[in-house]
Amino acid sequence: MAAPPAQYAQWSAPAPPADTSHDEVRTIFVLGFPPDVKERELQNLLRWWPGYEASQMNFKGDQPMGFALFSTAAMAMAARDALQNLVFDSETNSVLRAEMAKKNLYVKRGGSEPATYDPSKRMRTGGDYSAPQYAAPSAFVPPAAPTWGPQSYIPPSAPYDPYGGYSVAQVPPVAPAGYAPVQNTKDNPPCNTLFIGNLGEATSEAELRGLFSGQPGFRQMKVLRQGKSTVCFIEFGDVSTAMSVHQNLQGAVLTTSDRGGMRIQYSKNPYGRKREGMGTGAQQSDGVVAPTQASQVKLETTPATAVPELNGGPEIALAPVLPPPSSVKSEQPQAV
DNA sequence: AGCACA
Repeated sequence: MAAPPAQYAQWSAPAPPADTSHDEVRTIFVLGFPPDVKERELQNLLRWWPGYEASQMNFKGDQPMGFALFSTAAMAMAARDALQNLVFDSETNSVLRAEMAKKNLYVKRGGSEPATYDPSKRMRTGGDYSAPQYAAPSAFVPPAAPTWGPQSYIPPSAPYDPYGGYSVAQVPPVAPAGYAPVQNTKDNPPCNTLFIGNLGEATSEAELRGLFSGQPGFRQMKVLRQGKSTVCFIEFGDVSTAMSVHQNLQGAVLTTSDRGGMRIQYSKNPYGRKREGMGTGAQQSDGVVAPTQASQVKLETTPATAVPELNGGPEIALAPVLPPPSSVKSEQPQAV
């Protein structure tokens, strides 16, 4: 009766393999926040990132300065690059600048939590997302933080590697550096496959995969180089998840984007539309397609079904990180 | 603007 389950000991005392022994700087320094930024906003922005250990806002200077500690220098650098040029608040025109810090963030026992927070509780580490505190994990899908978290994440039992425990087939998560208005809104009828255009010449498959593969409903993607322009096809499990991403990542800017935001359109030739031996093939017109898709097509008339879930509850603090696209891109006329 | 693969 007194035997404590061994696996619990692992959870309560993660004892990260080789973190504090390094002298190397594994802290990032972030500027560009609006003056009214909250400590919690920084934490919520970063806590999903692999290797995140703690963060702190410093308000003593002219402008708020953010510091965030990661498990390794490589993880810190990955986070730094992902935060670079992130549009933190498009209303105040806040664009983040991130660098490696001069020295590591000093974390006292209570971590970055305010004094009012239960001091006996461990500082939030990368392992805490297994116990969501606000809402179901699936409700947390801010555009700035694609869903690399809950469903695909590997708990801290994994030995650390440069990618923070991601399996080899996967790729480090990528957050948009920001959003830019899309030029041409001509599009095809909604389907389960997205066509991504207006990508930079240097955009890599890994970068695209890092952005899209964590999105809800993601199935597969294919990158195509066409001389100067790179395009990409992404299949989703159904039309509504494709619609969510079409909406949420429209105009997303990657670090390699050199011509504005990506253009997301529905594919002219979606995955799974053509099957061998479908006989008559009397469907390609425009209205109805295959019987299996007919029910999904209904969803197109009520796109609202896809959006509210992503907006989460009113008390979710992640919303301000990047305003919901519905209020920024769709409803807003082209303000430059 | 550029729509492949099954």
